[in-house]
Amino acid sequence: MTMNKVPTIKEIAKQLKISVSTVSRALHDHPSIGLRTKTRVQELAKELGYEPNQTAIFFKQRKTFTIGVILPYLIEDFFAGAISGIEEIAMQHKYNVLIGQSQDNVEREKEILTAMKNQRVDGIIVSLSKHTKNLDHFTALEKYGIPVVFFDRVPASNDYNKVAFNMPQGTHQAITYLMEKGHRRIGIINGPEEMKSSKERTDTYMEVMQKKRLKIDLTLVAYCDLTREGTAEAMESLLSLKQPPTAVLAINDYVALDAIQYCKSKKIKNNKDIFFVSYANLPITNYLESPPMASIEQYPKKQGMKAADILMELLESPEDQRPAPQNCLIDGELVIHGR
Amino acid sequence: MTMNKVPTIKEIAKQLKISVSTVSRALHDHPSIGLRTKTRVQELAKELGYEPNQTAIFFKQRKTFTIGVILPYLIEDFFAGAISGIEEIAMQHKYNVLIGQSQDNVEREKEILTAMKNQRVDGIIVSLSKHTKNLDHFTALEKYGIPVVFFDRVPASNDYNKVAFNMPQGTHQAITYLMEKGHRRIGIINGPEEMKSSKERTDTYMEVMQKKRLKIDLTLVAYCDLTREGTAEAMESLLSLKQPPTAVLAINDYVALDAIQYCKSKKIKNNKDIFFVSYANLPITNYLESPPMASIEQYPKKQGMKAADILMELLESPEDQRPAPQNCLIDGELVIHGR
DNA sequence: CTGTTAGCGCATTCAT
DNA sequence: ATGAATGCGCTAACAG
Repeated sequence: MTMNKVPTIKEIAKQLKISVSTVSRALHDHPSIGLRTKTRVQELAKELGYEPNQTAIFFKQRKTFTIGVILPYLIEDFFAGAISGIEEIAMQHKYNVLIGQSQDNVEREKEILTAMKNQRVDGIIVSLSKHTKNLDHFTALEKYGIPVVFFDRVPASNDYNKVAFNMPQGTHQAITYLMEKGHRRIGIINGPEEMKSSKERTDTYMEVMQKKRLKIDLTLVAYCDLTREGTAEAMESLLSLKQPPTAVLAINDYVALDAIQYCKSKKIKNNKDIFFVSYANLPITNYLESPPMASIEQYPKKQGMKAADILMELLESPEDQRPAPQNCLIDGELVIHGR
Repeated sequence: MTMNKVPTIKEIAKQLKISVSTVSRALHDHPSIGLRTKTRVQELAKELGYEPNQTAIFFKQRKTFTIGVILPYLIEDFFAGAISGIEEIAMQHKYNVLIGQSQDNVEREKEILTAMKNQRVDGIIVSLSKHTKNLDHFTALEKYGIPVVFFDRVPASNDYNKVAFNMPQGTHQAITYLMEKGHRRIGIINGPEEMKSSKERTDTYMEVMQKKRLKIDLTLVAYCDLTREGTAEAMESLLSLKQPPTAVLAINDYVALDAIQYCKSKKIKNNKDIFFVSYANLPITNYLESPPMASIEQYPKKQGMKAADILMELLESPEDQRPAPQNCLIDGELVIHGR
């Protein structure tokens, strides 16, 4: 470690026998500084390899040009896509990105939030932990003037800025597509019943059925814990109905694949005896012999970018008069998997 | 925005009519503070919802408890796994994580690095951009006493801290396995020729062949740009040899899958006419009708955790006497895909 | 055009 | 056991 002393404006001022404020202004191209001194300062700065100490600037300016992102798991495809989009937008606006994984643990979520607040991040983007009910720790941020944008796992209230997948639209597309293919008994495999998306999916399903004047059979709606075994159980319950479904809408591609494997073990052929549509549109489906017949792309990166856009807008408007909460839905797109 | 004034120790001092230093000490449980005042301070602090302003502390202490992570793309499975492991270790040690994607662009890499340096991150973990040759921008960090740990895409020199996949070990396992299965003509599909891993893979391949006293045929070594089309071309070149390979070792699962699809289009059956082994062991292989016969798990999360461990060790030892550079190789594991 | 001064919030050294 | 004073590096209001 060579560890030469890191140069400061004070050092430059001393060497040039001028004041620190002149140096500061010269470095910022302030109009009131003479060309002569300005160049002298800038040259010495370069020579010494001067770089401003941002921690001092953050402290003084009460602005850190940093946003915090809290989400359950960085490793999940959806969140990895989202964070990638967030970072891209943030960097365009010269903002830094601080990350934290809640691991679906409310306590961890709070800890991370506190750390970010104390670090005075300028804003926060969150996808809530699965078990977060109470939002007090987020509303407490108002006192610090730190705006929050929720995405994907968002609170129900419209009083918050939020970006989420348009479940009614996506689900509507999926069901309509299956109807067009002639299916009348359509099963659902949701995630856990507590998940907001489960309810949304079911509600939309019922609406569509109602509009088409088809009778609604709630035994066609199953729930699973997203594990392989849980999915098998859900699928089993659907298959054991007196009138089993001819098609199934599954919460995501992995669940669909597990369900398909379960069917196979029961000698029920995918895309022949039964059909699947799921959400996510993972790239892997292109390599499968027998994929879900279609999958709804949810554009994770786009969701992240949109959340970051909203936050940037908030940060760029004067704090005392920020735009009203935005509630943004990102449309899905049904991608048919070529035979 | 309610935006009440954010409480500081000065505020507490004023209300209690004591000095700021007493408040500071009371908050830190300093032994020299009387029990009476200590509790008075702590109670008022809680009542006001006091939280220390970390930007001030960072500035004063010249320590930010923040590490920077720079990698090409957050969205790639490997890096998503790595960052997840890094965050986990960092959080255990109460460190924050700042991220940046170089997008394999050297200029972006430098920009991010400068921003992180100026923010005085305590240390940095990097996976180099594909085109980074010159490491000057990293060695410049020494002046600031900021240690660096490289991972995955690491420099050749052993003078740096680095963590990488044990290519010789993993490749040795793969080739040996194929040999045991009776293969003698084994093809390789590398990534681009500039990639260090391509050379390593080829070198190991040649070593093993030599040891087994098999003649080395360099026409069996192909390169691809990792796209679907590039992979098809590489596979085509291997298949058009007078003596085509009976097995192929591919740089990763996706390339193997593309190669398998190409073979299929030429009526060459995977796991019958030809066999594949690749690197990564993506979960999807469990859902494939016809997967590579085996894949080498590279433990991305473990690599990230190890890199973070090394960095934490560096940060916890006194700056003037840090341990010598560590060069750590993470062993792979050949996972056989059950028929 | 340039210098002087103050202060951001906190930890800390030196008094008392 | 407590207070006063200092300074981290920088910006900016004010004064010339």
